[in-house]
Amino acid sequence: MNLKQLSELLGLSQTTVSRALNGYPEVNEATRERVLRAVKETGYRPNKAAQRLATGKAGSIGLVMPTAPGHQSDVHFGEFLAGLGEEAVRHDFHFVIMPADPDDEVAALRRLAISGNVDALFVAYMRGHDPRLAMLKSLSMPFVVHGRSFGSEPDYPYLDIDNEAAFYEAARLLLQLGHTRFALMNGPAHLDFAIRRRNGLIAALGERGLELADDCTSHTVMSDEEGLIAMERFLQLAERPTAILCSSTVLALGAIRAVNQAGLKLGENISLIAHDDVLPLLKPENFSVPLTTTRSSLRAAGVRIAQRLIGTVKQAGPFPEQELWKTELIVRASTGPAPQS
Amino acid sequence: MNLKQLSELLGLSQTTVSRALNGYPEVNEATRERVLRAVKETGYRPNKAAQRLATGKAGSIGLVMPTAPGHQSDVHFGEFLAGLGEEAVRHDFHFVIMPADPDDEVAALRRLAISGNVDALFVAYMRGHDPRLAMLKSLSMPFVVHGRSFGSEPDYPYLDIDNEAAFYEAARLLLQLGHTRFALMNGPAHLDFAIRRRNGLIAALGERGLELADDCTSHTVMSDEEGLIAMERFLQLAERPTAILCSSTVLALGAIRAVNQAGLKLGENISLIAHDDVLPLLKPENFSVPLTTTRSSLRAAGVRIAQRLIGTVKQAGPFPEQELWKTELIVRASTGPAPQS
DNA sequence: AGTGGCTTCCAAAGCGCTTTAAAATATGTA
DNA sequence: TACATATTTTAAAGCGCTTTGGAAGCCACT
Repeated sequence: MNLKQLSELLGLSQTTVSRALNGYPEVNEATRERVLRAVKETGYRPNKAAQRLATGKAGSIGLVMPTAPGHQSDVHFGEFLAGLGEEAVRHDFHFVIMPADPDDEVAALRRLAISGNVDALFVAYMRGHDPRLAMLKSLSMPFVVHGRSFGSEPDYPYLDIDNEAAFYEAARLLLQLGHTRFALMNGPAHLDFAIRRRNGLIAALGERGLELADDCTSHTVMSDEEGLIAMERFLQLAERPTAILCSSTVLALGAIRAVNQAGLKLGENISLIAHDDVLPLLKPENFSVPLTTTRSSLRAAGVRIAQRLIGTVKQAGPFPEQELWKTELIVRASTGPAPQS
Repeated sequence: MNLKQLSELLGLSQTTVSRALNGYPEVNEATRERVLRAVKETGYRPNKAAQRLATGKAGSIGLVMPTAPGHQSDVHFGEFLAGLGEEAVRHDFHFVIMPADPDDEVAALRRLAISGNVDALFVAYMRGHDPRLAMLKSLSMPFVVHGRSFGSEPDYPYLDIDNEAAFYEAARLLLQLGHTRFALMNGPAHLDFAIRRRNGLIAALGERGLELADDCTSHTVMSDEEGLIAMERFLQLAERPTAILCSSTVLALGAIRAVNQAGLKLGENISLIAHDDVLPLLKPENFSVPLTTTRSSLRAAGVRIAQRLIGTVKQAGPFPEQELWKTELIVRASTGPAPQS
């Protein structure tokens, strides 16, 4: 059943039927009712491909999912997607997910954009000086970035959390507790959030005349294994750090294993603050020693970004172009006064 | 740049250019080269919507993502998706993800199918007597089910692991170790895998004249909280179970917290075997007491299902309709002889 | 020269929808 | 009643691609 058949059945033109369905005003209310009833009876559904071809709109937002045989899947990604989905389902939008090699994200994004399959783009895993920004701007397709790109003019639509402030505040707390030897377990060095969190920590240390040593910094994929390895390395240093800032509760998971294996007590011998993306699987309050965290819900960010994206496509009022969310610093048991040594 | 412009530029007809691009034989090799070169230079990309309208093929596979404001995102889903993606990227396929309320999956699936946005469907979270099967069969669109539907004729294409055998074998091991009081921490009772795993356990117990008590069975969402709660309940029973079968390492995470809090030792006072979906985040060997598990990679299943789905769409040879993977029983430290009481 | 068979190319007809421009009909006003 | 103005409907032109059904050109063979 297509539009032509339906209109013949009704003795109307395709135009009128199409208009009746799409809520145009220039159609008699009685006719509209008649059309709607016929649609119900026949189970007619407009062909999306044709609709898309005619309008250029697809009712979908596109995103690139980094993946590769060796590439370990990222809980953060899933959680964020859940947020996007929660909002999308309210507006009958869907996603087009383009899987792509992590080294090929620019090209994948371009392919996705020109595929004509999506109305808007969502972009994550931002890097410093991210090359995708220039491409996105040249595209004339709405997009929202999750995060920012350090070193680029912040003139693009984004939603980010204040990573610098988060780790600055976290470091301040630890400084107040008397800690002087800090370590940082961070995400991959090229990623924007990693750069900013590091800067936040360095700024706080700088105010006290302290520095962040290179051998007290690790930049890795945020898996628990890497957390374990990094922490083991820190613990073997002559001047062992007593205060750890950690970019994810996933990293913290491994880090804490290392702490336990070394026979140390979290919150006593060693203090740790992790950033908490509010992953359902990894609640900081459920750790054997509940974790002090900087918190911001990844899922909430997903919801908000979907709102902005869909709103823009539907031209539903203006949205703020740039949003910077504050994180919350939540003190639990993994932080304590610096040990006397 | 569209086909018309490109063909004018080349002084060829649209037909010839289209054929040159799609590898049809009736075009001179020299002309084809010329076309290909022009494509490179101009950066021409065929409009997908038009292609789809003309061919009816979309180059994408559809799936429903259960989501709702309260609905906690599922690590298993993300991991599986990564597997699908890994394969899809090899064939330039993408996904169309339709977010849907978990109670609305049938309707969502139908919407997705008739949307014309997808060539094939992937279906998961199978239930006993799943109503989606009948709908899928009536659809004349290729699909593959992950899991099976207990109580339905197994005449649909699926990939499943042998859940019954997995828990049967796991229970046998614990029986051999002398355990007699068993408990089961399972997924939601209506889901197929939960039904089968329970059956596997009951079968093994039955052979020894044992039964699975109702108060030693929990069916919950597979979160660590629920694991904690269930285990706490088990531990308060007068006849405390000493052998636990657990449907996910996520549940085990919470369960083990309860065990620790009760001052019990895993592998001594209480033995536990969990099913391991090989989540990167939750490696059983990294638990403080490494976990004995039944193992089967969710991600590998994703890859395989994508293969079958894409292969079918591309008509690339026949695939087995039904596949049942064996799980591996891997013994680590969380299982030990039944305590003498 | 005429015929048949290849190879290579093309014009044009869709695919199913939206939308423009115009026609038909209804309504209001002098 | 006649005319201008609203309201409602329509025919037809796309959107950008694939594919059908020829046609043109070329060759070899009678």
